[in-house]
Amino acid sequence: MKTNSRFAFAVHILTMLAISDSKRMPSDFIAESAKTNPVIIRRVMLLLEKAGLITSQTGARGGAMLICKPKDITLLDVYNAVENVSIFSLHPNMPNPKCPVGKNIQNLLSDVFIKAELAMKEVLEAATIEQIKLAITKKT
Amino acid sequence: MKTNSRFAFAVHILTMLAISDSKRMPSDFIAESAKTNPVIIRRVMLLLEKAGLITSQTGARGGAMLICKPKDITLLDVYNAVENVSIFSLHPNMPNPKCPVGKNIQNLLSDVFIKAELAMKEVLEAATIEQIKLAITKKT
DNA sequence: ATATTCTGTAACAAATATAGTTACAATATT
DNA sequence: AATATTGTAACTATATTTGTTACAGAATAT
Repeated sequence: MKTNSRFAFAVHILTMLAISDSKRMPSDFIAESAKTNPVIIRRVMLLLEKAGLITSQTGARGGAMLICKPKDITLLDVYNAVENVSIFSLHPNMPNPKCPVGKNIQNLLSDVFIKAELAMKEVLEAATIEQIKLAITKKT
Repeated sequence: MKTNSRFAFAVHILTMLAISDSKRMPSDFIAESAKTNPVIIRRVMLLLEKAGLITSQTGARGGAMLICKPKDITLLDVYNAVENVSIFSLHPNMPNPKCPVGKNIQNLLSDVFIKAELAMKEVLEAATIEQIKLAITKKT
């Protein structure tokens, strides 16, 4: 499985915006903290904007800002904003329906996949951007 | 995220071997059921062999066979056999330690990642190859 | 013995995903 | 008018996945 860093980037962005509060923050600044290219940050910001989590503005003193309160943003919201495929995959080609296993395996697998992914998402749902923000600001 | 089908293939293979019981089954036969190339099946079989789940034999009347009983093989065993990376990724580059967020975010993310992945694995651990085998054989 | 049936493995191709880079038009503020 | 910033396109490099062909070596069958 080749995973990506979008979720980590997204949480990073939202945490910085939560700390910045009502002051807009540009992608360059976040990119320096996340040690990546500003365009990468902007691409993730677009997904967060689509999901209704942030708003961006072009021009001087522009940048991104949270729309909702940090305590109302769960990590599941963030995950759903940046990831839209299941963590499990079925067969690339439909198995042979003439074989009893081939005929039934995908339904049986899907049952387990859905339950397992749900369990994972429940953990993400229990964590919020506020919690992460507080864990950081309380340290300093 | 680019997922793979190895886990689905692995469960498919083990289920067929569970049904075949003590009779060895060649990769060609399984490949026909899974609608893929025999080499793909053999590659997954190698992983299952390394994990101590099956044994293979070359030559005529060769093929693969289960080592343990289907009820002793959990889907977590299978998952661990074919997948060895986390479903989540941290930043590609270490974030800036001069930024409070950059300094702490990876530890905080890791905590959540570990818990979420564990929850998913607990679901996999509750399912066995025997259950899947029975769900199929009882149908026919 | 010889032929047959398998695995194990290498080498390669094609498709897709990811992260990163440069560049620039459009937009908003100073 | 100058400056800062997003949105977006085009491109590169790298890695992963699946699939393919090919073949040596091993085990069985005849």
